[in-house]
Amino acid sequence: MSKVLTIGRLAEATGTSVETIRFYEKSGILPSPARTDGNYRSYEPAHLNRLSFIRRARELGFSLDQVKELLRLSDDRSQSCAAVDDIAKLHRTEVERKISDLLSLKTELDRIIDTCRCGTVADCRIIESLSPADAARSEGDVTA
Amino acid sequence: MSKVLTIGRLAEATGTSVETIRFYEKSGILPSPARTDGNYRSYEPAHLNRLSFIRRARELGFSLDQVKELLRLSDDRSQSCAAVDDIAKLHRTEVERKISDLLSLKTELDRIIDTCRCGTVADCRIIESLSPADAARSEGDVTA
DNA sequence: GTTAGACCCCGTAGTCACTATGGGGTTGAG
DNA sequence: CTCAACCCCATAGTGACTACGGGGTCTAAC
Repeated sequence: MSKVLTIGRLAEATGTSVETIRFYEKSGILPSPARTDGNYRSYEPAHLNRLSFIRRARELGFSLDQVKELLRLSDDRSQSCAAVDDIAKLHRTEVERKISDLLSLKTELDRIIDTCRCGTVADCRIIESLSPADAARSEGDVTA
Repeated sequence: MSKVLTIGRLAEATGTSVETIRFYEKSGILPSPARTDGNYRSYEPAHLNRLSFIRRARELGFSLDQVKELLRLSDDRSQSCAAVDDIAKLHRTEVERKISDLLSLKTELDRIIDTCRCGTVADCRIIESLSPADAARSEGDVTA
């Protein structure tokens, strides 16, 4: 019968903070548990499973809305999992786009960092790379 | 004499929204411009340069605090640009970490998506990958 | 002269997924 | 009985904007 958990134990078991668990409850993604006489939350194993699912999906970068939808779909186990597949693939596409954005970003950072001789700011290639190409110095430089 | 810009023209010239420009002003990163009789903001070329700098740095993923610091450093053009270099390199390190995180993420997403035969949710490998390994189904599954 | 539309003003609230703060109540060990 | 460790709740803060609502101004046509 000692299967019920306090919020602190649930937090520890799932690597979640207590505040985050309360936040999930308020967000409607984790159901409100029963309360003890002292008004403490009292969690069942089902809560542990659900919270583990949420944390795992969050680790994989799914948004809370996506997690909600995944949970809703997983509740009806007879349904086709095509919708699940759609969410996962959409997320993968987003991840791929982010990777490619960050890779070009890194290329550019490499470029501006490597060309800098690290003299004075006046000659700094990094600052130069950030400054507008046609900045009319006579009109005032980047300093407004 | 027609070098002063309304906020709308400045927005257009820099690919920034009007709201964002006002937000930058309130954040103290873009100086408050003079006002016209009708209380409209009236921007000089120096503002255009500074805003271009900010947008370019933001495109490269620097935080607004980092941009503030870069601007402060770029104001004293006789200083060593070592501090600029530090900010840029720190940022590059963060970008590299993000890329590597996202790459492992993608590997895992590929794995769970590819193994899914897309039958019913009960057999869905994606849902399974998200569910706790030792979930006792008899205790209630992921549904709380 | 006035009216329509485009532009501008300001303050506030909303986004996402938490995190932090503050002020209190409960529980269990010594 | 007291003390620490735990729990409760509500509210505000994070970053970098974006959206909204309710108003004022400017310009050009009628």
